[in-house]
Amino acid sequence: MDTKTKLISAAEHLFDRHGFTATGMDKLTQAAGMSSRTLYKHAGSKMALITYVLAERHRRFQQRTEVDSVEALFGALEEWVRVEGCRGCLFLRAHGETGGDIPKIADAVLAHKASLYEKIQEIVSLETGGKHNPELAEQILILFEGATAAAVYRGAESITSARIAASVLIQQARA
Amino acid sequence: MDTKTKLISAAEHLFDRHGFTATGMDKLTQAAGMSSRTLYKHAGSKMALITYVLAERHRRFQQRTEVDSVEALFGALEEWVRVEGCRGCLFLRAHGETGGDIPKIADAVLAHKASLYEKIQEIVSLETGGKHNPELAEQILILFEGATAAAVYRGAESITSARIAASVLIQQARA
DNA sequence: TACAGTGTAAAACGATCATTTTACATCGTC
DNA sequence: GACGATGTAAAATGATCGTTTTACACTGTA
Repeated sequence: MDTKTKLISAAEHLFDRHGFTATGMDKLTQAAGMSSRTLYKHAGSKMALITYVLAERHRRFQQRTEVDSVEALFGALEEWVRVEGCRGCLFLRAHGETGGDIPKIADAVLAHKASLYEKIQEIVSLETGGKHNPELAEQILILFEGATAAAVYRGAESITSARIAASVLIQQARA
Repeated sequence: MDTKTKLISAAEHLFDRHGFTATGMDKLTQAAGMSSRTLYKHAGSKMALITYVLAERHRRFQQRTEVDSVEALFGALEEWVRVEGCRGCLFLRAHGETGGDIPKIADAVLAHKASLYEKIQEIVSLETGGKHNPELAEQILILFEGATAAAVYRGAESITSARIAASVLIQQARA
């Protein structure tokens, strides 16, 4: 694995488990198995490293949510949690830690969430026979967001609950 | 207002707007209008101050959610966001910043969420004619959690969406 | 009037932080 | 075989962190 990839991967892991600010550069260099000089050559700064991590996270998230049904969307979330654990949305956590005060991070969060909402609108449209239904899409988005948050303290079963609720709402909209 | 109350109130405001770690003791003393010596006499430490803030937050949250219908529950959330803004659940944010590594904080989060879930179970039971329905309660919890999270980037309207979705689920369960 | 309680202002503490620097090793390539 | 790129190890930098300390002022009460 190439150096920068290894760095971003180690950083994502530590940021996710212990938080962004709580993770110092010494922990990062140690986990990535490289000197701080190499780390700074590749990342530039801690803030830049955070944005790299978020970009990588977004890429992987989009890849995993290439689905065309609400069932599959929540299935993808279940799979995500099974593989990566449930510590809440890393984008919202980054936003929360910085109070939305760092533009680079705030932008990354908004872009990620906008793309999620668009994806859900796409799926909802497919499910309801091509109809444009932004309100229903927002409800599914809220279930997705809520399942991610609730899974932190209630475990992966909350995703099943959300999936069932989403199915009911879709069914209701078809009638 | 007494000194400790003023301190906790100022601390809650700063923690909520800028995050826990990002808020230094100098900002806290300045905002609370007191010397660091007085702050430490009343709070003991920053970590203790955080738990005081969470306790006060929990008290106010419970007071505001003394309701007996799902409609009123989401109405209370709308009111909360209107008055206090929408920067996400402060408990989950505290949990996220510390990675769940600090027991005092992790416990406060779990207790707060457990009490929220119990409250929702109560309301759901009232709404469905005394029936015990933990699955439905979890779905409402997820909508509540999701609305709180989504409001960070989509504004207060997401709470309306969640309220409507919750009504549909309740209606469905009554049939 | 003496005193305990509660406060301020500001310096000092040691630790930790992100970042930079110095000095040196390895390796593929022209 | 010189060289530029890429790496390590480790010390130094200056800032900032949470916390403690020193020295002093005000206030109500016995």
